[in-house]
Amino acid sequence: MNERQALSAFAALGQEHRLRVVRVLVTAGPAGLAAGVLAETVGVAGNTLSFHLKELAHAGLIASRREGRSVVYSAAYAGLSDLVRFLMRDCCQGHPEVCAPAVAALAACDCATGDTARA
Amino acid sequence: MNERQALSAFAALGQEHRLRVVRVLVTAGPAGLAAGVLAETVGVAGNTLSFHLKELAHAGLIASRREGRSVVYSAAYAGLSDLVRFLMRDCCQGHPEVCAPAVAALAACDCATGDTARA
DNA sequence: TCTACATATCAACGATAGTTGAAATGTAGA
DNA sequence: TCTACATTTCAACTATCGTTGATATGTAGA
Repeated sequence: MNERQALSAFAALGQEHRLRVVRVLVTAGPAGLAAGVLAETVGVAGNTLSFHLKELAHAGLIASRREGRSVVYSAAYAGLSDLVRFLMRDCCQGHPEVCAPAVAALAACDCATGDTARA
Repeated sequence: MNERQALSAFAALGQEHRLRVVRVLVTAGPAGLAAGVLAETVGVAGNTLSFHLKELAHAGLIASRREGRSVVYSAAYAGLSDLVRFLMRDCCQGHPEVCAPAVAALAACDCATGDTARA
């Protein structure tokens, strides 16, 4: 991930409705949610949400697929992970002050106690 | 960190000059850089930079202190760390797909190989 | 105190982002 | 094919953001 991509990702997350969409989709898991359900959950008009979904997709934070007459959106876990890595990368150039607490937080979270953390 | 704080942090990072300021300050370490040096490094007019620095400080991503007649800015490592934790928190509620690569990235970075990673 | 330097504040402008309503596109079933 | 449903696209409007120039504040040295 380069600076330009990170920039669009941060800008995408720096908007109330978009941040909420991402958080809802992340917790929804790979199954995702239909655009209509998302609009109702987030509390935004369909056409407005469509605008934001397009921006999030362009930033590489969410993905979409058609299912019947619905379009189902889901979190792009790889994109989110890349963003985290980008945010952490520089700190490692001699200054572990950022990473240390983040590592501690990961150690305390469920997903870091499983096999995935040892990969 | 709540949603509102995360929102302002992401919005702050979603701007070219501000993202560059944060990256420069993070690599500069706790010593930080004077506002004038920052302006020259980032390539922004002093008054414009002042506006952005204020926004970054308000978002809790940087800190400032006066040194003589200069104002020295430095990265707020705690704030950045909180943001990373916020971004990762939800994914851990049953879906380790985001954390797994991030953990792997941390394992590969210098700061995770030291004592801090075992805390 | 006076001067020079460093930074911050303010008002005003242009550019961009977010919302809205109407219309278009695409899909499934009768 | 026709109709109903789900989503997207488009144009227009308003609000907010980022920049600029001028001015104010604060600090150090003569």
